[in-house]
Amino acid sequence: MSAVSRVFTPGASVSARMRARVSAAADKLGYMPNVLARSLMTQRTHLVGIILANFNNPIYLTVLDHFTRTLQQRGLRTLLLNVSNENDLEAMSRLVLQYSVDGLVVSAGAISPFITEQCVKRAIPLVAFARRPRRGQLNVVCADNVAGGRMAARRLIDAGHRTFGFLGGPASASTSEERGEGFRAEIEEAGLTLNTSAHANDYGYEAGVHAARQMLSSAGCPDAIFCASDITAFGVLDVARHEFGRSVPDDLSVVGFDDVNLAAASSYNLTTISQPVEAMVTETIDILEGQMETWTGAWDTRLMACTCIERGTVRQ
Amino acid sequence: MSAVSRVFTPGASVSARMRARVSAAADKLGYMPNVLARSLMTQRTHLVGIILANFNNPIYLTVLDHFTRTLQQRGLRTLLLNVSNENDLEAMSRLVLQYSVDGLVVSAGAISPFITEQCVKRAIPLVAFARRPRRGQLNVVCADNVAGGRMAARRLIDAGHRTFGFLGGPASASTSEERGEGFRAEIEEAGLTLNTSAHANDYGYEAGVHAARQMLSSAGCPDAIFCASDITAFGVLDVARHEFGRSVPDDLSVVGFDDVNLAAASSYNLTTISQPVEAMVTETIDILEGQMETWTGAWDTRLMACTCIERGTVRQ
DNA sequence: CTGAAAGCGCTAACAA
DNA sequence: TTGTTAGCGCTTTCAG
Repeated sequence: MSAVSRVFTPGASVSARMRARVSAAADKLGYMPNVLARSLMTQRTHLVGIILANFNNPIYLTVLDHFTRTLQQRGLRTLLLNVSNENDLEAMSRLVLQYSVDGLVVSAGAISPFITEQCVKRAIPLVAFARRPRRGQLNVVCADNVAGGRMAARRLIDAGHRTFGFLGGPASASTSEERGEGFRAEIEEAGLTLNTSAHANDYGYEAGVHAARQMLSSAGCPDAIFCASDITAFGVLDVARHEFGRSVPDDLSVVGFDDVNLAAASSYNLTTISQPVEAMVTETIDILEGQMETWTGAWDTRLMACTCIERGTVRQ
Repeated sequence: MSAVSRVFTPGASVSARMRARVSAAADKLGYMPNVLARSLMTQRTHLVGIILANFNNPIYLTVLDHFTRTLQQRGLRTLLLNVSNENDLEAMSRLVLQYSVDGLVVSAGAISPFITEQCVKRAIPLVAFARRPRRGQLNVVCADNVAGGRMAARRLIDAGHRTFGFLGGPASASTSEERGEGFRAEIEEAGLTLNTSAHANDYGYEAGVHAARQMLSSAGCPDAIFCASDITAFGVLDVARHEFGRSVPDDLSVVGFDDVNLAAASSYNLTTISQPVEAMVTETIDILEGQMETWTGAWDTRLMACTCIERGTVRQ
């Protein structure tokens, strides 16, 4: 019945009488149009796939909050995929493509050529979120991690530190790598050297604990540590204070990354580099929406500026 | 072309030759079946809607982790909806119903009759997760919060405490209410009394900070506090130690709820009541799957046991 | 403004 | 085992 369709299509021409009759019937029967059937004709599902790998870093709950909220405001729905345990990013993308999503955001390890090719072929806008794939036909929205690493270094250098340690996340993560890179660059340009550098298996608390034990009991033990994640930094702080009796920031300065909610808690009161999460999400969705309309044939890369949140774990 | 359909349908009868031919063509063309079109015929979308309200409590990232992972393992997909800011649970359910999900889990405030009715009418299995609606035609999977509250009280009574405070989450949350109820019941049955009781606006850190300031500076200041959330408990611990110079657990005992990751961090080392999140998720999905197959006409309610995680914030 | 008819990509029932 | 036909619930022409 096309009359029904018109009533449920904003901006279609229906008489008031017809609209009333149909609405009444729909209400009575509890009728609701089936958007999936509709999508067959319109070629728009209003579904956006989000492929996520980090279900252990609380910052990603904030990320999801912003994503779902913003997508909803724009009439889009979130299809959430988890690739944290397995290595099957490709299998997941297969799944999501079968649902013919209108857009796809990937925040997970290696984004394979398979995904990018499929997306190009099907004209599905794809953005890598908080990751920076080496090369590829896709959009990128990412914090400027190199600059963030530099900010951390600058802050510590200005505080008068001369021995530095970097504690990264998983070696595979481009984010961690870039933060470390920027950190080292700024230090070396100041004529100083990065003394220790370590990688944790993940961005978690325990990883920080382990690494801190190593670092603090080693010979060239640094008096300034930059962690690629707040949670890891918490582990470092706890070990330094409770196991090594170090007083922060007097004996040791620590800088984190992300500005997680609890970073402001007085037990940690962590000085940290904050990513503009909300802006990153908005940017991502803007790109997605723009390319859903008209595909101009180019891919965007947006590096978003971080800010240094001054709190109490750096001296001076 | 039904031959194609058969190739992509597990357990259909196709000759090896045909399968090979079709697969080859599919590979070459990058063809993938459109599951949405398929769902029109099969009446199964393999979509499960999750309506969430708590994007500020990190325990829900764990919840989402388990949900997405387990659903994926069973060939189901997650449609995630956020109702944290607005009061439009009903609007959200409308949306999700239009996508004709195969199942729906709601972990958000008041579950309206509208949702339950619609789900019954459409034979969509519905489960309230970590909420306990007063009445309604739906399944419920929830931690046994009353028992959890009792455990907290028992632990504190055994430690010799005689003045108690309860710090709940938002007054509207059934979970918080039940935890407080169990806490009070156990205390009163021991012939003691619950001295102070307060409600925070949310389950966050700041809420704990505010409430703790009130509670600790009041006349009948308790020496044992039970918080309905770990994050709130962190706020209480920080205020007690850093602002009131109280030593925990010597001057004050604190028990939390959830066993969030950081509860084990040495800065907090929080004694807390843990919900069996993974089991709750599995249970939820089991119910969903069971009722997707055959609907026996009854609704389940599963109250899952909590455990007390002993750490360092209760004396003795 | 409204109805009839065709078709989106797929599966289900039936013949061959 | 395979091809044919109809139809899932909707939108979109195109006449009226």
